[in-house]
Parts: sequence; structure tokens; C-alpha cells
Amino acid sequence: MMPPRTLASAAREPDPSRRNNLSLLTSLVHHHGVLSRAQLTRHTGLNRSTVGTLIGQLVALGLVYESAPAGEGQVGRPSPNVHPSPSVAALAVNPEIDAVTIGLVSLGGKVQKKIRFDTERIPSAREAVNIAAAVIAGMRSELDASYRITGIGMAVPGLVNRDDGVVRHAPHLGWRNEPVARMLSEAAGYPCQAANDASLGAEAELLFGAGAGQGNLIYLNGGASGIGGGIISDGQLLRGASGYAGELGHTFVRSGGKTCHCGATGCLETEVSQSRLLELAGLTRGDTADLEKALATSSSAEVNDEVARQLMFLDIALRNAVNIFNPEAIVLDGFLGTLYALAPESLDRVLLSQAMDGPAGQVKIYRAALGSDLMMIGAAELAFTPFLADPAGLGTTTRTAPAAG
Amino acid sequence: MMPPRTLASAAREPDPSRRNNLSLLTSLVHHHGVLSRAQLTRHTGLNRSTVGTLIGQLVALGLVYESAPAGEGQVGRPSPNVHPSPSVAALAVNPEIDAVTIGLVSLGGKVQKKIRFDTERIPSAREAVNIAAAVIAGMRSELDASYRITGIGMAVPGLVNRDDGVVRHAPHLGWRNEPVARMLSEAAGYPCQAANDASLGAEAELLFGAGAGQGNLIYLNGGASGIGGGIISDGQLLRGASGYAGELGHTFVRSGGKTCHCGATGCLETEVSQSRLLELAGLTRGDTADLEKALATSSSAEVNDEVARQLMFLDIALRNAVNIFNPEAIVLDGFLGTLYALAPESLDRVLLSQAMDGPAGQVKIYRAALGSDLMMIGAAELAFTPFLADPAGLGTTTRTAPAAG
DNA sequence: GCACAATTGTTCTAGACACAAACATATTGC
DNA sequence: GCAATATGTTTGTGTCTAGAACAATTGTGC
Repeated sequence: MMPPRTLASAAREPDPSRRNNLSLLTSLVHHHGVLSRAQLTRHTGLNRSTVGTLIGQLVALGLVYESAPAGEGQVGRPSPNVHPSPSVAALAVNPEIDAVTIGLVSLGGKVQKKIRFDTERIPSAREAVNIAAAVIAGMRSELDASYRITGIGMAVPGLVNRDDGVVRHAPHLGWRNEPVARMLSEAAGYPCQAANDASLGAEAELLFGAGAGQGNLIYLNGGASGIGGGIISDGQLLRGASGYAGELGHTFVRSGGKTCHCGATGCLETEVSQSRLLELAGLTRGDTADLEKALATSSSAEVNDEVARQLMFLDIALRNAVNIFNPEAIVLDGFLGTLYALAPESLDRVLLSQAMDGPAGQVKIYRAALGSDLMMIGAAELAFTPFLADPAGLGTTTRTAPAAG
Repeated sequence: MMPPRTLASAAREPDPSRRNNLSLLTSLVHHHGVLSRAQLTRHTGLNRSTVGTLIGQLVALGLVYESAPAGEGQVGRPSPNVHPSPSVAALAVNPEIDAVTIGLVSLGGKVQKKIRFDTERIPSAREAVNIAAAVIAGMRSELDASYRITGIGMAVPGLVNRDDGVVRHAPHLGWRNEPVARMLSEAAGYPCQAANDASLGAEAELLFGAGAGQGNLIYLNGGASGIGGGIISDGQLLRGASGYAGELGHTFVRSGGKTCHCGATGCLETEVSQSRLLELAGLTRGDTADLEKALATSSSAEVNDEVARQLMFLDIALRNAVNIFNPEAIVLDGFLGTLYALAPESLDRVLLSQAMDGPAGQVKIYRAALGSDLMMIGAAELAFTPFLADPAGLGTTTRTAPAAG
């Protein structure tokens, strides 16, 4: 019953051990930026000669390139540096209430291009997809000429089923059950995956930002449209059964609080909000940067009270999270970073005294480091992940002649 | 041609791929109990012939044995069943406020022996270790004759640093900074690891109990000494930076609540407690079984109110946990299982309406299934884990001489 | 009952791969 | 310059898994 064998076009399957080792090396280079061959040998524990052949294969595939050794300081033969190829890249898409941002991120986490398309009103899923597809179509000739695209990653502020890329509910965008990944994939012609924006932010901060190197971190982002969270445990993003995990914005922090749009009462997101701060600071419209400036210079008692109140609720949520996760780091982004900057010692102290001895002992709070590139890097990681799991697999998908970086 | 080579005493290191495959097979057999060779072939995706040689090696090592095929129903040559060897076993130790329980659990999760040693007062760490060591010494000749022991696992109700086996703080036992793993290891002569009891309970329920087969579950246990929790995410126990993760008993559920022994206010553990229920039910002393009987037959309004109150707080904690983890299952043990049994539909309904759409959609609540064997199985898993990671490695460690103590 | 299909264990062979050893190369320190 | 050190490179070897061919065992159709 066996016809000759599987179709000849099928990619040559390498042994799992080879695939695993290539994946390991590529991931290291991607996440560290530059590493010497000797460093790679030490990090992987592989043999010198093995690393040699593996790097050779990666170079032949065009995934990394080697440069002349730095050549100073060390005794012994200098080891060439291995860089991620800038021509391997992923597309990133981030729809928000007032814009759709499209980015091009190359291996190594470098944002090569970022295009923010402002919208007059909140975009529908279809509109967001069309905008993204149009921008990508515009870049198409450049992409085909100079890049190998691993796919598209989409960061959506809402509940996203990571398995099928369906947005279950994005309250601030007003989306419900939108299969955005499939829509964008069909419209743009690249494979696409979607996930919650804060989860991707957590991943980006873990790999390239404030939490670099930590295995356990909590990322909390406060924006115009609420509070999102992402949790990294043991180096892995917490996904949950469908990829909905991480909704720390709906932590219970107050008995008898207002009803949240999620249906419950006393959620962190309803008690701690940027809009209330903006209002008190006398800013009718403004972003996080404006807010920070206003709050730092304000001496109004009303403002100070509100800041203290919000810090108290933030503390309850963080205490909870620390007890549950025992993280090494907490990364605060957006206006939550602003709040923390206003009174860092108070939050540090309260957390230390109120959370349990063990978990609180080591935790450190950081402000986010990646700024506006964060979402692009996080979303791109979504498209890099399958590629990193089998770097040689992309070889078969290679598009027309690339130019060297 | 062959220079000295590495010292002859060094264990023969198999290739990582062989080790990995042996580990995979052994874990499957351990967690499923019995599997046919054909099933193993399908589950692992390995070749028939490869599975053959691997099973052969495991049989030679005495880790599994084969039995005659069931021989019915299926067309084709019958495939022999592969069983975990009952002679491979781990020791389990669980100190509590009124007893120390020592168990012997064999591969496959079967509790072969369980000895409960009642204590007149709360045991100190030294006393608990001495009791365990004495019981193990008593079993020593039997262990040496009929078992291969992978090690000792200890389940402690408190914060345990999993890396070094130090109990940071066990409030109900009154232990602080006790290096119990090292102490017991020295006293009993077997390698020992320690972890939080509820975390191990979660793992046991995942592998052998109510949550079998689920990748994401939350386990909550309510006992005489408070509420402990364990979280399984993507098939892995959440450990956190030091293994302290999972303290769901200290989730914030009430503004202005009493101060908990942990230093914070409004913890789940202070609002939902077994002792208050026992009191109202008129039981001066009693365990969970007594309580369940009393509550089910009681018609006192006072009791009903208290049950409703506790259910409300439990719901807040569960809602939080569901939003954060997006689990498939919640497993309630101890008196929390009792509470749930009293009004299952109310908890189900509230959870569905108050938690966010996505995460709550799929979650199911179960009562724990393993009963009193739970802690033994969970603690033993602690000692099985390193063995399962390298099953062939144990062969070299096989004991013959008993003297160690 | 007997032939045939279906499924699985068994044996043998070949290809892939990582490692170790020996050799080559490049830099530091004296 | 020369030794010491560290690393790239080349070559051979042992291990391991997949695949093919064959054997064994059961169900099914006539």
C-alpha cells in the first residue's frame, strides 16, 4: 500500500538531535545578539567540532553570519563572532484604539521599520487587518528582495485564543470572536499568529529588556485601555488552556468596588486607571509621558491622594501575584511604571512586609526598558518561535535571492 | 589506540537521545500504569524496532516487565503489556501537626505501605526527621531485599525552597529555616528532596487523580492548618524562583479583613477556615469526614450563612485564579471539597458569570480523587522525577550493602 | 477449516550524528 | 622570538534510530 515514499518535495527531515542543536544555537544567537563561537560552545555544552559544523550549516542557510574576532584581551586563538542575520525577519502588527502599528523586526530583536497608521476611530477587526495587509503589500517588493520572512505576529489588547488565533473578546476595541490570525494570513500571504499584547510584552521584556536572563517574571502594563499582564514562569510564558492566561488586570483588590466590564467587582483595572490620573492632573488628552511630567511637578493634595490610593491597590495585586508566582522580577510598564517611579520605596517596602517571607525575599521591581518597540518585538517573537524550533525547516521555504545584510 | 579513557568507575553515559527515549518510555509507563508495546510506539512516535530495543533495555534494568497480551478484540499479532516494576519505589514523608506519615510508593503510583505515627504535640523538624528515619530503618531489611529505592520525597505544609530542601517557614508546624532534606538524607541514608505539600498534591492529582490528562489545573486543599495551593501549567508544576510558588491561600479576598499570620490582611485563609465550620457544627475536634457529615445534615441558619459566606470568598479566589491561569480544571480537596459539594451549582454559576469570558468558558471544578494517598504519591513523585529523567542511571546506583545510617 | 488480511515483534543494515583525538592557527606574556 | 593558551579544523569511531524484510499471531470471509 506504500507508494514510492512521501512526495519528493517534502523537506529533508534532519535527525531530531540535529534539529534540536540547530534550534539551540539559533535561539542563543537570536536572544543574545552576538556571541563568539567559543561562548556558544560553553553555553550549549556541545563539542567544539560539533559547534563548528552546526554554525557552518547555519551560515549556509543564511541564518547567521560570522565576523572577525574582536581580538583583544584573551589569550589563545580568537573566536569569531556569530551574529543573527538581519535578513531573517518577522512582521509585527499591533492594533490599538487609535492606530494600527506595523513593524519589521529582524532576528536578534532589532526593529528595522515601524509604521504607525493612525485611525480616526476605533478600527474594526476587518479594518485593522486591511490596514496591516496594505502596509505589508507596500513593503512587499522590499521584503521579497532583502528579507526572509518567518511570518506575522499580532499583539491584540484582549483575550486571544493562541491555538487558533481567534480574538475571543477585546473590550476596548469592541471585537468579539474575530479570527484575526486567519484573516490577516489570507490577506497578507504570510502565516500569522495572534496573542495577547501584554503576554507578548512579558516575553519581550524577558528576552531583550529589563528582565533579561530572569526565569520568573511578572509583567504589568498600564495603558489608556486598562491593565494587562503577562507571566513568565521558568523561562516560559504562561499560556493556560487556550492562551488566555495572565489577566492580572482583573485581580480582586477591593470589596464593594465598582462593577468592571468583565462582570465582576473590585478589579484592579477599575480602581487603578490612567484616565482618572489624567483628569486630576488637568490633562484632557495625553499619553503616559505627558502624565509622568504632570504628576512629578504637581503638588496638589488631591493628586497625591489619588496616587497613594492607586498605589495601595496596585500593591494588593502585586502582593497576590508574588505569593502565587514567587518571581524574581516584576516589570511595570506604562503608567504603572510612572506610579512606581513616583514612590518606589513605598511599594518596595510594602511588598516586602505584606507578601510572605519566602516569595518576597528576592523579588525586585523594574520599570520596563523597551519602550515603544516592546510590542513589535513581542509580536515578532510569535513568528520567530516556530522558526527557532526548526531553523533548518525554513531553508525549504526560502524565497527568491536575498541580499546579504 | 585507546588511551586510559575516563576512569573505569564512571557510569557509562548513554547518548542523550537514548537517555531521553528511555526517560520518555519509563515516564509513560509510570503515569499510565499499563501500556502495550504498540501503544507506546504510537505515543512516542518512535519506530517499532526502536521501542523493542528500548523496552528490552528497561526489562534488563528491572524497571519494567512484560506480561502476556490481553489477546482479544484486535486484529493482528497481540502486543505484550508493559508494566512498571513494583520493586522500584520511593519513600514518602509527610509531617503534620499531629502525626508524621511515612509511605512506600512503587513505580506506577501504587502506595505499597503507609505508616502513620501519631505525635502528642506538634513535632519539631528534628523530631519529624528522627521519626521518619526510625520508621525507614525498621523497613530497611525489607527495602534492601525487595526494592530499589530512588530516594525520599518530603511534603511539608509550608514554604519550602525546592532547590536546597530548606523549609523557610512552616507556620503551623512552627518551623523556620530547617534544612529538612539534608537532615533526613543524612539520617536515613537516601537522597531526599522536599517541597510544599499542596504543590505535590497538585502534581499527584494531575498524574493519577481527578485532573489526569489535563495540562492546566489548579489544586486547592483546605486542611486543619489552612489552605494550600498548587498550580500546574502546561503539564508542569509552577515552581517560581525558589519553589515557593502556589500560595493561593493568601489570595486577597476582603478589604479590611483580619490580619493573617503572613502579615497581610484579608487573605483567603483567614476568611475561609475549617475550624470556624467545625465550631458552628458543634464539633470540638474532628476531621474533614466528620465535618462533611455534620454540615450535610445541619439545618441551622447560622451554619448555612457561614457556608455561604465562605463560598463567596472561595469564589473570589477562584475567579482570580481562573483569570490569571486559564485552567481546564480546578481540583478542590479537604474541606474545600466539602464546601463545594454542599452547593456545587452555585460555585459553578458564579464562577462562570464573574470570571472573564474566555478563561471561564472551559473550566470544570472537581473534588479530589486520591484521598489520603495523595500526599504519599505526590511526595514520592519528588523522588521519582530525577529517576525518570535518567532511568538507566539508577542501574549504577543499585544498592547492595545496607550500612549507611 | 483454510486462505488471506492486518498488526506487531524481530533481525539486519545503513545513514546520521556527536565526540574525541590529533593537528593547525592565532594571540598573550616574557 | 618562544612557550603557553585557547580555539578552529580534520578525520575516524561508536552509538543510535529508522527502514526493510521476515516471522508470528489473531480475526474474517468463504
